This record gives sequence, C-alpha cells and structure tokens, in this order.
Amino acid sequence: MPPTYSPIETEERWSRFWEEGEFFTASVAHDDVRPTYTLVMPPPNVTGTLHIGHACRTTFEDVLVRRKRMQGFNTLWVPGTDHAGIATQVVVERQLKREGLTRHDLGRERFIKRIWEWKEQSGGAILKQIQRLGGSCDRSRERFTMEPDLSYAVQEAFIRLYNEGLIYRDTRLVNWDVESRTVLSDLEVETEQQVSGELFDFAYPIEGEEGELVVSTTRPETMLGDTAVAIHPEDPRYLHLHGKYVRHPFLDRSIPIVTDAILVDPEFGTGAVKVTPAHDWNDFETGKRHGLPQINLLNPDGTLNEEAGEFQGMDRFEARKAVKARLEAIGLARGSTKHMMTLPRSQRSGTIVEPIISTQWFVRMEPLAAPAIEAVENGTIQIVPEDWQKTYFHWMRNIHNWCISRQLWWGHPIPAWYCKKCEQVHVAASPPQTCTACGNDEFVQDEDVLDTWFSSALWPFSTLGWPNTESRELKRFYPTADLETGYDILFFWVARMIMMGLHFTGQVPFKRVLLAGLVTDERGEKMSKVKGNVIDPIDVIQGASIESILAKAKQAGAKDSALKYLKKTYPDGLATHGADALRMALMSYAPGSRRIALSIKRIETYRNFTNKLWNASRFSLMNLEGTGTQSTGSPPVNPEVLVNRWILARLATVIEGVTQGLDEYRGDEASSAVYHFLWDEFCDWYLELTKPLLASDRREIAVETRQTLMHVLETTLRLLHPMMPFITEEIWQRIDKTEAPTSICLAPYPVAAVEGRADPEAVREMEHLKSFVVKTRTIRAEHDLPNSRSIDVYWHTPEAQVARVLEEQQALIERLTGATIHRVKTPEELQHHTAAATFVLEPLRGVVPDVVDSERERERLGRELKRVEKDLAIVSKKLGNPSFIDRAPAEVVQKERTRLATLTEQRAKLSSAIAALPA
RNA sequence: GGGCGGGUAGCUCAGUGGUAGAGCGUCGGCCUUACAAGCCGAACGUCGCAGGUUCGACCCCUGUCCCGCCCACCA
Repeated sequence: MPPTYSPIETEERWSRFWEEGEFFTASVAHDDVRPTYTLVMPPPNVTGTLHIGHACRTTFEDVLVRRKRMQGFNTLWVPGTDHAGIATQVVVERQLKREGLTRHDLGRERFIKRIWEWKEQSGGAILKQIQRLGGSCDRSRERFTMEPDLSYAVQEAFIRLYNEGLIYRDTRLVNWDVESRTVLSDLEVETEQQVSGELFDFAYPIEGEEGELVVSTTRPETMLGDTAVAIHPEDPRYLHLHGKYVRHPFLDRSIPIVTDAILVDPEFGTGAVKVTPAHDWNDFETGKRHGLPQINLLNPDGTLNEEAGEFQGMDRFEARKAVKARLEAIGLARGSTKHMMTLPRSQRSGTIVEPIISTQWFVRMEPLAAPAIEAVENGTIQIVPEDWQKTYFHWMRNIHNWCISRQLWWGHPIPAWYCKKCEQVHVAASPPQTCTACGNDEFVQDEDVLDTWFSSALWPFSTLGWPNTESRELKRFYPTADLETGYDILFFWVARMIMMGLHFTGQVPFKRVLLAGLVTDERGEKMSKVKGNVIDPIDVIQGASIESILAKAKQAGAKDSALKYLKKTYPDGLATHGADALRMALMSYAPGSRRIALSIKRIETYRNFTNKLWNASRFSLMNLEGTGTQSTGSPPVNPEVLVNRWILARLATVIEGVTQGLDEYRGDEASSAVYHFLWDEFCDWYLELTKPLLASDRREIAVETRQTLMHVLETTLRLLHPMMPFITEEIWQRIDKTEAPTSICLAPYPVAAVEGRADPEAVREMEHLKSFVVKTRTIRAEHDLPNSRSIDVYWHTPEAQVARVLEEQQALIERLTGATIHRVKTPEELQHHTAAATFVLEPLRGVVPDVVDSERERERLGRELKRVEKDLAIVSKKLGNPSFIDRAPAEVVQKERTRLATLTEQRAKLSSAIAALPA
C-alpha cells in the first residue's frame, strides 16, 4: 500500500466492479422475502451534464440506499432521465442557430428527429457520471420520460383526467414567452425583484368636451389595446365623468370611462387607470366585470400585430419607445416618475413574459390538492425538515389551475383530436371513427405538447409499470419510501407527484419527502454558468488545471468578470480530491440550511480524511499481515486490555451516533461522528497505544490487540461505506475475513450491540489516562521542554481507581509523554518539589519539578489565575443567590458547589505558585 | 404586501434552558519508522441590537436592524 491514497484509479475500478457484479439490481423473485426499500431518482435532464446539484442528490440518496441495502433490504433505486421539454428544445435550437437555422427551417418532424439524435449522442452520459460518484442505482431499470411505456402512461393519465373533468380547455389570459413562443405555467415565471422602472403618465382627451383624464403605466405600448379607463365610483374628482368616453389619440376608438372599486385605488397616482384586458391580469378581470372587448396586440414573437395601427410590426420594446414619442409629439405626455416594480421573466429563456389571451389546456387543481394536503396533515407523508410543511400547505391551499399545454415540439403529444369540419374536441389515444358532433371522419391532432412536469408528476409509478397494475415492480416497490430532492422543486415536482400519485394509485407515492438546500458557491451565491461560479464535480474529483476550468467556463458563456473570479479563486486549478471526499463534504452540511455554500477547503478536509483512513488502514494491515488474524465480524469475547475495551466501547458509541444521525437524516451528525471517531480516537489514541501492545512479549495481549484492531477497522469501514463507498471497498477487500460477501456493499451494516461493547468503566479510566497525558504534554509545550529532554512527573490522588489506572498504564503513559512518572503517597509530598509546574486534574494533582522558570511561566500562571477568578466570581454569585439554591435541581447546585471548591483551591495554588516564582 | 430562513471565533458553519463547539486559518514546538494531506500544544467569541419571561437565556417571548429566499395582478 502506498503512503498516499490515490482515488481516481481506485474509484473507477470499483465502479466497474459494482456494475459488472450487478450488486444494485433489485429483486422481483417470488422467494425473495426481504423488506423492500424504494427510492426514485429525480430524473436529470437527459442531455444535461452533471453539476454539483446532481452530486448532492446522488450523495444523499446513495447514502440512504447503500445503508438500507447493507441492512438487508431489497433495495431499488430507480434511475432515469427527463426529456426536459423546453430546456432541451432551447439547447437544440441554439445549436441550430450556430448553423444559421431555426427549427422552422427544419420543420417539426426533422427538428424532433434532430433532438432525438442529440439525445442519443449525449443522453445517459449524466447517469454514467452519477455512477462515477458512486450512485448505486439499478441501471437495469433505467427510465426515460419519453420512452414508449412512459409516454403511454402520460397519455393514459391525460385521458383519464379529461374524462373525469379534471382537464379542460379554456381561453383566458396566460403567460407568454415570446422567445420560446410558448405559454408557461405560473411556476415557470420568475419575478425579477425590485427593478427600478418608469411610471409614464399621459392624458386621454375627454370625448365631446374639454378636459382630459391622466393615466399612468409602466408599459405605454399597451395603451394601443386599452378598451376602458377606470375610475373609482366615489372619487369626487371624477364624478362628472361617469358614463362618458375618452378618445384614443391615434386609433379610431372611443373608450368608455368605467367605475370600478376593485381595480382602482383613488389614493394611487391620478386615481384613473387604463384598462387593457388582453394584456394585464387585473385588467382582464376588470374587463370581464364590465364586458369590455379584449384587443390582442401581440404576435407570438412579441411584435405588434395589425391592431397596433402604425406601430404594427414593431417589437414590443421598440413600440414602447415609439408610443411614448408619439404621445410626446402630440402633447399628451404628462411626464414620468421612477417606479420600483417587479418584472416577470421566463425561467428558461429569461425574456420578459407577456400576459396574452390564448386557448390552452388546464388541470383543475383543487380536487387533486385536497387529498394531497390531507396526506401531509395526517402524516401519511412526512416532510423533512418540517419547516417546509407550512410552505407546502400555503401553496396547496392557494393553488392555481395548471396550464399544461406548450407550443413546443419536443414533448408528449396531447391525445386530443379536432374534427376538421366542426372543430369538436375528442380526447382519446387515437382519433375516433366519426365525429360525435357532426359525423365527419377527418381529424387533426392537437399540435401542442405537454408541460414536461406533467410526465414528471407520474414518475414514481410510471417508472414502475403503471398503468399496468399487474406490473411486478409496481406491486412490490410501490409506494416508494423516500423522495429526496432540492426544495426548489417542491411545487414543480413534489407536490404534483403527491397529487397525481394519490389520484391514480390511491396511495401516496412516497412516505417521506427529504428536502435539501441548494448548493451555492463559497460566497453563498447561486451557481450559474454566466456568473462562472459553477464548480464541475468531476473537476473536483479528478482535479483540473485552471486553464481547463477557464476554457470550460468560456465555452459555457461565462462573462469576463466570471473568468476573473475563477482565476482568482482557483489560481492553481483544482487538486484531485476523489468522489469519497466530495461526498463526505456534501454530507457534512446540516440539512436544515437552505444553502450549501460548498467550499473547496471543506472538500480538502475530507480528502485529508480519506488519506488518514488510508494510512490508518495501512498501519493496521501491516501489523496484521502474516499473523493469521481474521476478521470475524464480532469483537474479542472478553478483552482484558484497557485500550481494547475502551476502543470497543467507543465503537459502540460511534455506531449509535452514526445510526441515529442517518435515521434522523442528519448526514452532518453522522459524518462528524465517524470522522472524529476515526481521527481523534482511533488514530490519535488507539493506534498510538497499540504500538507497544502489538509488540508485547505477552502473546495473549498481542493477540487480543490484533483481533480488536482488525475488528474495529473492519467495522468502521462498514460504518463509513454508505458515505465513502470507494475507499472503504478498497481497504475492505484487503482484509482477511472468515466469511463475507464479495463486496462491502452487501456486508451487514454495523449495530452497536453486535460490533461494539458498552464499557463505561473503561471509558472513564481512559479519560483519566488521556487527561494525564495531555496535561503533561501541555506542560512540556509551555515550558519549552522538547521531547528529547526527559522530565519527571509526580502525582497523587486520593482515589484508588484513578491511582490503579495510572499505575497499571504507567508504561503507556511514559511512552506517550516521554516523562518518568512517580506516584507519591500524600499530597504534602508534592510540596517538596519546588519551583515547579503544578497541575490539577480532579481528583488528581501533580507536580513537574525542575522546569525552567521564566517570564512566560509567570504570564501563563497570571492568565490562568485571571480566568479562575472570573469563573469564581460567576459561581459565587450564582451560589449566593437564594433563589438558585431553592429552585435549581439539586445536582446542578451540587455541581456548582464542587466547582466553587475546586476553583477556590486552584486560585490558592496559582497564587502561591506565582509568589514562589523568583523575581 | 404576505410568508420563510439566517445573523455564534478571522472565514465557513454546528449547537443546547444550567461553565460556548468543529473544520479551515493564526501562533509555538515536532521529519516520534501509518500518515507533513501528518504529529504535539496554544490563542481567539459580552452567541446582530433592545427589552421581557426565568433562580439562570446564545437557546423561550416581544420589538428592532441587517442579509437571503419564496409567494403575490397594484396601474
């Protein structure tokens, strides 16, 4: 074994081994009676590349799955990819653009073919990368949302919902993305917060008389579609205008003045509001209240149509300027003011979304939401962390109907057929023979496709075979157990899966929702390619030069400032850390935090940890090799040696800690427990202490120690395996075992009562030993006593147990401290050694004579005295408070009393020690 | 406008009604034959601010100031 662990080759080797050995394939065999554990993977975009968010998902999910597998569950982790409708289509359109083409040049059929080609070329790569991270998903059950089975499920779901009256077609105001030329659901519209905009005022002349009515708008071009001006019915300024009209300045239209108490706030602006029913949410409602005409101004691409008169053909923003200029020119502009506003933007294209009137397909959500709310209320589905429940309820209780049709080409076709003659809609898998309305036999299919999240909503059961209720997978593995994902898709995905799952299967799709925070960069900023703060997990794992990082960022369209940031942050590129280190680092973040500000430093910490584990194993195996020691899976029956008893007790504790941490989905606690056990206890103490024992003349001591060492190492590997699968497999395979499965991933997960041994006495005794050693080392360090110089330590304790331990372990202590230690019979004897460093480790005290006196010693004692006095003041005050004595629990009071005594004594010791120092 | 989360050591973050923790960084000492990606020590915090509850508050309550996010049709 080389002294430094090299993860890359090792990880690739075991990745292959696991795949070839089919260790992760779930069983549907009739005679397999193991309980099942099912998890579905949030399907990444089929043509996407792995980013740190996927690494996060993979890690959390893989830890869950690997542990369950080791605990004997028939485990199924369903991998798959999403066709990601709009996202994928946008990418391919961009490719075409580079060739000087648009999708319309190709036509629908060829364009879709082109996407399929791109999918074949790049698809699945992401799942390979997930495997590279150690993801132990069942590749034999990989799914894709557009494959035939799942497309069938989508079609079936649509038809059923339609027949149940839960899907309907409606003409109303919707969000329009002029760049992608499709409608969007409310969720796909993001609001850009608080941008400073302009509120532009202009006047409408009153028709047939003198005077004008001044209105304000942030979108002046919409005045071309105004069909009313609204005022508050009780506004005294405008009582004389009730029932009158204004004149449109450039279009040949009279516009009614209506009164509307809902729309108009008389306090705001002039108290008069222009009404554009076809392009504004409030105005649409207002229009309905007053029966106003709706004038659509926009073409699908965001240019103005024939309704715009002289402005026809202009882009919406161009038209905005032109309309303003025109109003200025004819003297109707009335100035403008700065105005803070929020802009709606398309999640995908980033363009400003326009409300337009359009006919689309919708899902009626309230009936679906009710049972989904109930499932969380009554605990059938648990949301972890619980805080998210409130958010879930809030959204579900105010749910809007879901617009599911998209004017895209890449996606599931809508199983709706229109009669060519009478336009009657028929929803079915295939067109009917004859139209039920007019008897005609010619139909045309709806040209739209479904929102990509519609198929995602079915994912937990469509991947298992639904709507075939006889599917072996569906019967055995549904409902699934946990659903792990980022909170950003709680509404997009999780809520909709719950609704659809309950509706179509009558069961919850999963019992628990585990929501994790979003990975951000070290500054806490959201990662984005343009910002250039994206860390490629593969680079973190394998290492990358700054040149290649910059090249990649450039290709992804990062700005210059982003490149500068990268250069500054990673001047030497990225070192090789390995997948295990990345996984541990991700695990170490508390799940409650909403952002995971991943830092390279943190990953380095765990890279160092893998190396520590590697070397501890190297040392252990070196000492075990050739001794015939075999790992049996259980500890020595009656260990005699204190350090062996101690480490087995600590092992029990760490198993409990890790188990509890993982049970509570606290990866941070689990990883921290095993980290500190391995490093601070196993390496720093146990391995050091075993060195003399392994070389002991007494054979039984050496044998017991080897067995313990072997056992603790082997158990720790199993304990750690879900978090760090690769290195644990690598070392585990080198261990000589009596009997074991072919991979650690199938070995039993440790149980405290089996692998460990509770032994509070040994733990106590080791604490005495450790604090004695640490104190002696501290004295050495503080008095500049190098290890090469031997020192004497005199100690005394009235307690027999402590005395016994120190005497029994004298050799070990002397070895670790380089001191010669002497027990003295009475406390007075300690006084004989003057000009000395003294120490108190209740109930033990000691003296190190002959240490060099120095100013440093005076300073040190002075500092300590100050601290003691400060504590003393706090404790005295506390004990001087009668209420404290009365009300606080007896143990607490007693503890404080003891502490007071100790501190008082310490103060006396320190004072006299200072006094005894030569001037 | 509503809701949620956060403000703890120089940095990144854990944490509990009863003497404040980790990693990194800093300082000092070590090449002690598993590991210098290491070993041995040390220093560093009136736990955002102000009130309140309590014998006791970093923790509970109220207010307040910052930061981040989500939802919402204010022209």
